[in-house]
Amino acid sequence: MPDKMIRVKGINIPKTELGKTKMEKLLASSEELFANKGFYSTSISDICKHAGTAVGTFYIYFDTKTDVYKYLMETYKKEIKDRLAASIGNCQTRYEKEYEGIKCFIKYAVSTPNVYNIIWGSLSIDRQMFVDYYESFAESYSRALEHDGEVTLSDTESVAYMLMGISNFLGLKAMFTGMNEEQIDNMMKQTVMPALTNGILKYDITREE
Amino acid sequence: MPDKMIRVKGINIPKTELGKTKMEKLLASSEELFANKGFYSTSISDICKHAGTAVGTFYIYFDTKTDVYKYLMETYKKEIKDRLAASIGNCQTRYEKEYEGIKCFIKYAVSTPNVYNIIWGSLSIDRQMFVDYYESFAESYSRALEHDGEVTLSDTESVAYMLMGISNFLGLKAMFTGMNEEQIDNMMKQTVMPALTNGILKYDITREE
DNA sequence: TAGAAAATATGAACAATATTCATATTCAAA
DNA sequence: TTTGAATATGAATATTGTTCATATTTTCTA
Repeated sequence: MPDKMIRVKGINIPKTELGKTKMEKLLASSEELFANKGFYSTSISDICKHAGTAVGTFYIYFDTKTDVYKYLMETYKKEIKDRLAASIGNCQTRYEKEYEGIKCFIKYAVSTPNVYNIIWGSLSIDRQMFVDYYESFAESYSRALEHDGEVTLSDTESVAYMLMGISNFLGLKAMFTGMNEEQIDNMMKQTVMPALTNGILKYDITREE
Repeated sequence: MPDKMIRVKGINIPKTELGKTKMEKLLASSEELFANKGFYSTSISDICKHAGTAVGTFYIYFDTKTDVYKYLMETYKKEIKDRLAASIGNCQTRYEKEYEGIKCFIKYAVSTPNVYNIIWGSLSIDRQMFVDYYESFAESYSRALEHDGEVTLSDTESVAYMLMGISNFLGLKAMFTGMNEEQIDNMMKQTVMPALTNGILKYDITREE
């Protein structure tokens, strides 16, 4: 099994050096062009021209255009998982893990704005892929929250979705405004972590206790 | 100006009854087919066949296929705004507004799962449209938070993004699992509102005060 | 109400693009 | 070195977004 190659339906993993080289060039070109022009404005012949191959070569390694997409999504998924695991590797408490984990995600979003295109765009391309992605993410997140304790609420699955929402939308904000590392860190310390420990709103003044 | 017609670049609003009927059929067909087959698997001829018009008719009202998409997105945007405004119309406090507003959004997401396809899918179709959508939403949200007070944190823009993230991802969860109104309400009362007023995590035990 | 002008309808024709395939070349193992 | 498997190639095909010349319907005016 070649290194770095992810096995996905619709993908043919090459068996020779020549094949590996060509496939890697096609993947790199796809990623670059998708990021610049978007998935649907990028044609197969664009990708092949950029990669220096014939159109037929593309179809040796990918059954359809959508399959390159799936492959890239699988790559991002793996990269996010790895980065998150690395970022919280030395943390003891859930508090620290959230601090490092959310920060890590936001930084990743800023440096790889294409993640949103790929992952959220998958809704229109292969709905099941999108659902699987977030359900599996939520499940591990929820399990981790339960395991670590420190969470004040019993419905950890809903909490997992809330935390994913917070990460994803702060990533969006950071991407829109081009926040740098220092700004992200300030936001984490001054706003995000206080919100996670103390909440956002004062109690409803009018409600009975 | 015909009622219910939204003015968007790339759209030709019809001037006769016949025209209005045809355009409405084209819009309804587009919405239904996009929801079932996705934007890119739906061809113009599919839409026209379903609507009972010729292909040329489509191009009288819409300059391009993307323009129908923009029109639908504008429709959802308006509908979300209207529903939110209606749902928080009688609320006095920010606490109540968040309770009603988030619940309203989740219910809308469950009953209209196509919103995510359309709004998040716009990232791959017209990035600026996506950015404008969330930036303008965040701006009004942030202004409202500031105006109402009751928010414990000074960076209301980040708070707005966090709240949008919470709504959107809980909507996702509700959509995935097909939650009913009662389940949504329980989640709001037992998990979401406590999280907003008290937070999610216990303080970091290890950090210095 | 007649008739002209504007609005709308139509589908064949065109252009762009995803995908296929028969043929040629290169690679790797014996 | 030989041979079969793997890979490369680009012309050909099928699908689909878009255009356009022509026909029909609606609206306005005299």
